Amino acid sequence: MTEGVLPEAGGSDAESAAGVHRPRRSDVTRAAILRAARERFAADGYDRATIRAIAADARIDPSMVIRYYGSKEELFATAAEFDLRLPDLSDVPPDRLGAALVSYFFTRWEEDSTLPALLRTASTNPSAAERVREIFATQLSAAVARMVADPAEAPRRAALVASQLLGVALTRYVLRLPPMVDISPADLITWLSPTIQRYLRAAPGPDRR
Amino acid sequence: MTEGVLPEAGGSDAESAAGVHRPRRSDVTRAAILRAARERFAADGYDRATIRAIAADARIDPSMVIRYYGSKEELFATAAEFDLRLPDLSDVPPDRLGAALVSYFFTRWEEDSTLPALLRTASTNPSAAERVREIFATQLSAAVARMVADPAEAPRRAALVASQLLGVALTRYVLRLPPMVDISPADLITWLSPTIQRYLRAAPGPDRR
DNA sequence: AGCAGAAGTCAACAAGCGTTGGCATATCGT
DNA sequence: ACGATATGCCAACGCTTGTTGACTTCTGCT
Repeated sequence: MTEGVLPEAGGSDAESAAGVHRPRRSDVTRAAILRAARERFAADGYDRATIRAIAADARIDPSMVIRYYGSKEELFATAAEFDLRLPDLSDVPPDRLGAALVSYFFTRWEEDSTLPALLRTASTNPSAAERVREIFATQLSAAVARMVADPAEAPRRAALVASQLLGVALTRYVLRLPPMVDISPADLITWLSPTIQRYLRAAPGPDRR
Repeated sequence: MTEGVLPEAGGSDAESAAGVHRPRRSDVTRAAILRAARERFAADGYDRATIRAIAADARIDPSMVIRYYGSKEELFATAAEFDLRLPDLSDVPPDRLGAALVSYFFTRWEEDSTLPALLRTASTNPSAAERVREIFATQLSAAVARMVADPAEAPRRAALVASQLLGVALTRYVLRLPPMVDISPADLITWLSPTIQRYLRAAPGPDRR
């Protein structure tokens, strides 16, 4: 790589770094690039989000992007770092897990559009899709494993949960289907919670009532 | 546009045309282009699917693609034409609508990958997203309106149905989350049917059992 | 047979892309 | 104050893209 040119290319997190090392003067630029990159990748996807456009948003030269992040692919990898930050739900009574999970995801999405962005990009970019699979496997699947009765069922139940939650993210934030956009978060939570609850806890098969 | 160059640019459907006009000698080529385009758009999305690659698949010159379809955008518009072909479900008893709809969608997806393709592309291409919204509004929403009790609730219920069904298509065919890929269609139908059934018919709010 | 037009090939274009290296400027330790 | 080095801009590269126009080959009609 071109690692040798950079003073410390493998450096840690940039934004508001609690300085393990002394903060560099260029940190604000790095952060500006990353912020612009996140926005562009979110709005346009990997291919249409050009380095030149990202640089223009950050008001610096395109070459700086490469110098600080090595390549477009590496920039994307950094921009697409994403932690679901799933809270500890071990105190939640089992019959409220669905509602807790759904409402958590909503508050998360409304404040941080990285996941919809990742979703948008993952549809066409293989490494972004791989990233989503990673997040699913290491974060969601692990959390779900702590919620279900039979651990062997965890991956399948996690996948079902993901299908509904990502489906909402897709139709609401990416495709923007009008009725899905218009529905209030509260109503949506009311509708979705029983679904997630069933995927997490119910015995397989159609539920009778 | 360049319409004047073409003998009959605004022509009708190409593949196995039940000749309203006399079939042209080039119809097989047109069909080959369209088939290759569908595959490429499906596999790579709009941006990465290049005209050159499509032409190579169809074993013709890239310029032919333009001559027959005008531009990449128009080619995509033609390739992304998609009819859900929702069957008449008026004979299905109301408490089986969910199961009927879910299993229909599965058989549809397994035989024709156009919808996952459209989904992949819609994430980054605005006109593809618009196409999905159209399909939703004119086809799914209309069908759902015939299934629900209160017509005023139809768009909202249709959106919920779409969120779950498209979520499955996304996780299974586009993102390819391993547990979602591995699950058998029969099991998946068993899990999803109650969800769709509830979105179609149930009173809002958490279901008690 | 000869011709009109359709079908297809070829080479090139302008534009945009990611990326690179060279050069100017600013900052900081000494 | 000075040199080292980090930071930034500029111009250019090699490449790929969609698209175009001129040219050749094939086909079917009279």
